[in-house]
Amino acid sequence: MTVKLKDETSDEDDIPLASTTNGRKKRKVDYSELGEGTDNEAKEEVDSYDSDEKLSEATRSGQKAKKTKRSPSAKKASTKRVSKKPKKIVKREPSIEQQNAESEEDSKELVEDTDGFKWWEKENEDDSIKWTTLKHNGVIFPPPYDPLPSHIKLYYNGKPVDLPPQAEEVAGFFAALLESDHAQNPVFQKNFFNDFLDVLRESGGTKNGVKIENFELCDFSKMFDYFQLQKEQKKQLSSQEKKKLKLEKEQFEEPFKFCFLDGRKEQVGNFRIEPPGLFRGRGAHPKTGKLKRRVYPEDVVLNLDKEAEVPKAPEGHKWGEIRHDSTVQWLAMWRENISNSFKYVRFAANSSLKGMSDYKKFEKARQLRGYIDAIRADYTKNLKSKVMLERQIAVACYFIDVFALRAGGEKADDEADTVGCCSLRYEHVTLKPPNTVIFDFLGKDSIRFYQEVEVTNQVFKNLTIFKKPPKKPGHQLFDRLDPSILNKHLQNYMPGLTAKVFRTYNASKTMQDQLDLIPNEGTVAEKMLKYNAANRTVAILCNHQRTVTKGHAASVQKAAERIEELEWQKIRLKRAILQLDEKQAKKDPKFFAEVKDLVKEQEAAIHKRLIEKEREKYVKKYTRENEKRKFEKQEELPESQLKEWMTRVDELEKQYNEELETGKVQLKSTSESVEKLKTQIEKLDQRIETATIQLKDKEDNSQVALGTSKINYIDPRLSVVFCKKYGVPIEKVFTKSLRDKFKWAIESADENWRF
DNA sequence: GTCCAGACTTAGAAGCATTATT
DNA sequence: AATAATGCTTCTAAGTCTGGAC
Repeated sequence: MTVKLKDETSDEDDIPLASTTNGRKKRKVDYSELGEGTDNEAKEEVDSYDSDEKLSEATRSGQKAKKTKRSPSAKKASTKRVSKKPKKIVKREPSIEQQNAESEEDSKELVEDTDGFKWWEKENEDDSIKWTTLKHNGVIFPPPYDPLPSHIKLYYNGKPVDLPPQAEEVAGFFAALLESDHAQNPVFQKNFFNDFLDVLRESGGTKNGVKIENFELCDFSKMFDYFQLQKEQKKQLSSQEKKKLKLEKEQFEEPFKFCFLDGRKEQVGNFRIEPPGLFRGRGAHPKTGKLKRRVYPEDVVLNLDKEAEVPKAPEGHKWGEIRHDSTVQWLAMWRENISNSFKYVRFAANSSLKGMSDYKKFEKARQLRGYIDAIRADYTKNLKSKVMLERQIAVACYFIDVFALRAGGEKADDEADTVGCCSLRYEHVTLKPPNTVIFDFLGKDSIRFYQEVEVTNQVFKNLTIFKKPPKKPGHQLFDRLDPSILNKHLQNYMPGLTAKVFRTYNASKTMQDQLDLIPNEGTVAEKMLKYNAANRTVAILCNHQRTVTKGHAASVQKAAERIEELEWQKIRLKRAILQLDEKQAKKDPKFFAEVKDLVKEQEAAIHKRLIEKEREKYVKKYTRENEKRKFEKQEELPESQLKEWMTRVDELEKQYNEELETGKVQLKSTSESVEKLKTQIEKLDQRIETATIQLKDKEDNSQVALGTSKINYIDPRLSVVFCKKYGVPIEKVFTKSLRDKFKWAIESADENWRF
């Protein structure tokens, strides 16, 4: 209590600002890169800011000493673990199986046998060695460039350009994207054009002397049209031809789709080398539009076991390197030219290795249950720490835990400017007293994170301090922090704990809580609706968004109109009841209340819409029928037919107009009893309800992507339990590929399993 | 400690297949 | 049967995190 009081009063003035060499260095870099103000000014501010940090220095060195002590023992432990490896049960078991299997050698039986391999029923702690044998057939390369027919060309300033094939290919990459947003993006255009000119120069320039200098004068439309035509032609093929092509493709790909891991047949994920193209960076990526160059076998490293037969490189080529590294789970790798990083060919999501790490991920998150209370208590306490670094860690932990922020590593200038927790800047967090915080920043994939939230008073106070002048836009909010500092801190609580585990933990925990709220009643469809709502809560927590599909607004409107029409129908039927028996109104005034709610103008609008739809329907029917007849060389429908149909609609219109004027409903004679009308109304009510729910669902889902959390964050066993307990077929929650990926969960979780 | 290569998970877009609608 | 809408898969970009070199 006393501590609290003391702390609260002295808060802003005497928190010693812990400084680390890291922090200082980083901040200098940050400040000097600021656009606003002169660099000198900024540096001075830092220095003055840092200068009153005396107390903290001591604290830090104490911490430092502790940490350096820890590390050797950690190293020892890890070496020990490696030497223990051969003892591990899991690694040995499969090799026995494998020997048996290999003696039989008849591979078909082997495949079926190993398909049933249940790794999740075995013990396995050590996973630094991923396999003992690994055999595969290499990778598929994209087909070589096939030049365009000679009459399809790029036009420059109205003139056809004769491009060497290498340059034509690059121009074609752009042409193919002509109607996408990328082609409108100036950065994309510029990067593409530079690389295109490079390739053009390297390949000897245009062959007919046209000098290409200005992007604006390039006309890619003929190339674009040609690609469209090709697509069209592909579509036009008969279904037989399509089937044949598909079969041929599958047969060709078959050997690459699978590999043998410890003698078991496993699926490969991305066995195709990425084709060349234009780099499609997300958001404001400085490199978007650059040419992603073609990958050749010489660029590719294959990874297999020492005895494995090395797959043949494509004709006239050699592999870049053959490696035998059993500590990794990739089959092939190459270096990509956009950011000079690696690309890997890996196992498919349904493979045992991927499954195992997935399982471990969720188990680690479950383990966090045992620590979370202590961690929360601790960061709540540390919000008042005397040491700046500790306060920052506390607030960061709070953000990560409560708002599910990502760790937020530093990014280079040649990447899109996106942030996570540690990389948040001054301008990303707006403070609104007394305790509202507005987050507004671009996160992973340049997806906007916008949230107006209330935080505890102490968090608010701290944020005010973190934003105190001389800090200004462009400066780091957590200037002492980066993910590695944060993660090291977290590892003090629980081995292996890192920032991302909180996302998994909170996602799965949220799902469990939401599922617990669902009553076990109603139809499967109703239960699924609730399951999806639970899923949606998680997706919102993780800020998983998708771009609204282009037809969305229209389809929502259509659905809404549909509902409106059903409502109108209902009211009409109610009127009809009253026409038959006026006394009904007194018997059940509530039931008939809505009859008066329908305004005339509204009704007229509905009439108009229905009539229009009806007309359109007949016109379409007429034209379609005639097209068909033309094609079959039959006599076309006379125009009088259309006229006749239109007269029918005219009559309907007249009827509606009369109804509107007189207020008297004209119904078919078949439904002329109160009872019959009432059942019809009931049915309509049903339809209206389902349509309304569906519409709401559609709207709620329009910007939220449910898939990402289902695939990566929600422990699949939760869904399995839901299905088992509620009698929902698993197919309803998991697609085929997810059922394969989560086979371990489906087979291991029983009704009572809890996250 | 700091830096960064390397390896792995997570992410939305795009493409393709299937189902619903007319 | 054609078309539109939706669902599912594939693709590859963009993160996180580890560990080794200095």
